[in-house]
This record gives sequence, C-alpha cells and structure tokens, in this order.
Amino acid sequence: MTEQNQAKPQRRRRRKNARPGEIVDAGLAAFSENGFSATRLEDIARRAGIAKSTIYLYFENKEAVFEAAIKANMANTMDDLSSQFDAFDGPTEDLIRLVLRVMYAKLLEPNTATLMRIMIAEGHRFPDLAERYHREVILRGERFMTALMKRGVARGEFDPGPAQDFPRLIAAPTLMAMIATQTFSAFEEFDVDAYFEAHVWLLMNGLRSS
Amino acid sequence: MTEQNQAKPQRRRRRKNARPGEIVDAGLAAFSENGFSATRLEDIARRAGIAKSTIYLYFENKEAVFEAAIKANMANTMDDLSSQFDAFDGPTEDLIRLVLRVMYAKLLEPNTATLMRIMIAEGHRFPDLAERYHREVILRGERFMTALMKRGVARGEFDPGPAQDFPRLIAAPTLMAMIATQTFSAFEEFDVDAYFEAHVWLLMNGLRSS
DNA sequence: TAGATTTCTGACCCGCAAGTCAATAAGTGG
DNA sequence: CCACTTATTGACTTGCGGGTCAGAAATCTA
Repeated sequence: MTEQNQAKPQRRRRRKNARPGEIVDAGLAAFSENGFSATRLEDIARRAGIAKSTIYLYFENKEAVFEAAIKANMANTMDDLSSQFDAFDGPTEDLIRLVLRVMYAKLLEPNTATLMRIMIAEGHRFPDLAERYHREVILRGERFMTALMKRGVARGEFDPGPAQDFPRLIAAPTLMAMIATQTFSAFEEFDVDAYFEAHVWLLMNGLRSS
Repeated sequence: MTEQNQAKPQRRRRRKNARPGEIVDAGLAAFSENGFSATRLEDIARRAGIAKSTIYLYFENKEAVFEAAIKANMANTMDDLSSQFDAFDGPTEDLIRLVLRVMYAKLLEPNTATLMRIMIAEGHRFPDLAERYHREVILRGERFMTALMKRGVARGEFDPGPAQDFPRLIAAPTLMAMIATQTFSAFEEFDVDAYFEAHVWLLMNGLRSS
C-alpha cells in the first residue's frame, strides 16, 4: 500500500505525513498474524521500521491503531463491486459470475480475509467497529445482491423464491472458501477455481427459472 | 453441562473428580467471550468458583485448559449427525433437511458456535488443534455430505454435477448463519427459521435433477 | 479425637508489554 | 553554518497476569 521501509540505511528519518499510513499497514499485518491482544506494539513498530514510542505520536493507544487499520481497509472493500454492475447488459448469470469473481478475489486477498477473520472473532469486543463493518460491508453487500436477484427475476431468468429474501445465501460459499484458505490451508489442498465453478453451478441451478 | 457452583456457601470444598469438568466449562465460557489471549486464568477461576492456583492442580497451563475445552466440545459434535443417517428410508431431500436441521441446531448452540469462531480466528496459532478440528469435524462432515449426495444421485433424485466434489458448499450457509447470530446479532434481526427454509429451497433447486 | 493425607488457597514472584518523557538528531530558515 | 523547531528515540516506569509454593483446611483412618 504505502511505502515500505523495512531496512532503510538512514535511521531516524522524519516523515510526519507518511507515518500514519505506515503504522496502519504494519498494524494490519501484525494483527492478522496474532489477533488483537497477542500483538505487541513493539511488533508493529519493528514492521514499520520505527520505535514503539513513535506510534504514540500519531495514535492514542493500541486500540486506536487497530481501529484505524480496520477502517482503512474497510473503506474500499465494497467499491470494486459497484463499478461492475452499472454498465452491464448481458444475462444476469454472467453478471453474477463477474461479481462473485470480484468477491472471491477480495476475500482471498490476505488483508481483507484477515480483517474479516478478526471481525468474526473479536467483533463483539469492538461494538462500534462491528456495527460499522455490518453497515458498510454486510448491508451494502446485501443490497447489492438483492439488486442482482431483482434484475434476474425482472428479465425472466430467475424464478422468485424464498432465496430472494436472503441474498447472503449467494455469498455464503465465499466465506467458506475464505476459511478454507485461511485456517485450514495447511491440512488440505483447496482448488479455489474448481470450487468457484461448483459454487456458480449450484447457485445458477438453484435460481434459474424452470 | 457439569454441575455449576458459582456461589456455594461452603468454601474450600474438595471435589477432585468434578474439578476438571468445571474448569473446562468455565474456560469455554470465558474463552468464548474474549478469545484466548485476552482471557485471564483469574476469570476462569472465578467462574468455576475456585482459586486460580487450583487450576494448576489439574492443568499444565492456560493452553492446556484451552485444548481441553476444545476437545471436550469437539468429541460429540459429529456424533449427532451419523445417528440420523443410517436407518433412513425416505427421499434424500427429507434426509438432507433432517441433517441440516441438526447442523443448524449444533452450530447455533453457543458453545459450539464459540468454539468454531475461535478456531477460525486463532486456529493458526494452535496448529495441532486446528489439524484435529479439521480432521474430526470438517473432514468427517464432508464425508457425510458426500454420502448424502451419492445417495441422491443413486436414487435418481439429483443430477451429478461439479457440486458433488465440494460437499462443503452444502454446509456453507450454515456457517453464515453462525456468524450472523454470533457477531452481528446486535445490529440486525435474523430469522433463522426463514433463512433455513431459504437455504434448503435454494439447495434443492440446485441439486434436483431436471 | 488425633494424626496422616490430600485438596485447596492467598500471597508472592517475575517477566512482559503498554505507555511516558527527557534527551537527541533531522530538518529549516536566516 | 548556526540557532531553532519538531519528529524521533531509547531508557524508564508501571501494572497486569501467568505461574509457584508454603501452609491452611477438608477428608480419611483407626
């Protein structure tokens, strides 16, 4: 994201405006490896190539770094999706394919996956973050899926059915893929592409009007 | 599960064989609220109504309590499923319905949900636990789902298709429900029963032979 | 009822990580 | 090149929580 400076020769460089970004990046990386509690500010500092105390020049405390890291990543999570939708004119199946592809790409990208994982795990300890995540990611995603469904029904491609009321059903397998690659990757081969195809196949069969 | 003794009048009671169970229960409760790192042994002790040092009579250290808590819960997670399968004779759709119902019940039970959540979040910090979980829960679950699919195809109820290769697609929405109820329940109404119906509907439509 | 034995505990130790601050080096303008 | 400002730091304090242990209390045995 922002500039890396792991092993710059010159120490003690002054970079007031670049610092917050560097700290946030380092924080995201560190938090994703160990979760919130087990991450030491020292870790973050080392990753960012600065002293621990420098962090306190830019952030109130550890929690503030955490929040900033999450917010930074959350901001652009959903933007990629909307751009796909607007100017598409083909069958809804193709559109869903496209959208799901973006979702898979997003969710398998380590930063986002990590963020999601931490949110699932420690969300209830940061209620306002969880709320924000829910509002900005989950709900927006759902509205988006709902629009897709409606489009399909309107064009006579899908039958209306109870699944229309739970757009998150469409995304659920993506979550599963995230977990497979994040948590259990050491113990199994997981062919994301084949899984993706199976996901789409099952979904389309389920939605398609008969 | 085992006997609760939050506020027993008589203190310092000796209950050698009941202790481990009590500690494990208290541990599970505590860990689920705060995750592994943020949980203090003091918390566990208070919940179990004993002194912190008593824990060390029965467990090596904090991690051992965690492992015991997870193992205790894992042991019987899958047993409920197998019992359903064997002596069933109706259409596979009904069987899947039955199985999914058990899965939902299991996963929405706080202890199990919690365990799963922690596994997702901190799994990679406990590789052997994650491996065990993967083997005893994920893989067993998958074998089970595969058997269901085969049964359906053999009876001519389902078409063979790529989804057969990824039985976890069937279970994915259950995971989503877990997260909705665990992490975001404060911010939304979530009608589990309606969701369940929609899940089954979409799934059956997707699998059914046309 | 009086040891002997076993379970339990409070007080303690110790290391680690969050957070502070006076000293210091990097820039800046004259 | 020399004050002057300000970003940066390493050494320090502090509190918290994991882990230990000597002794107290419960239970057992006779």
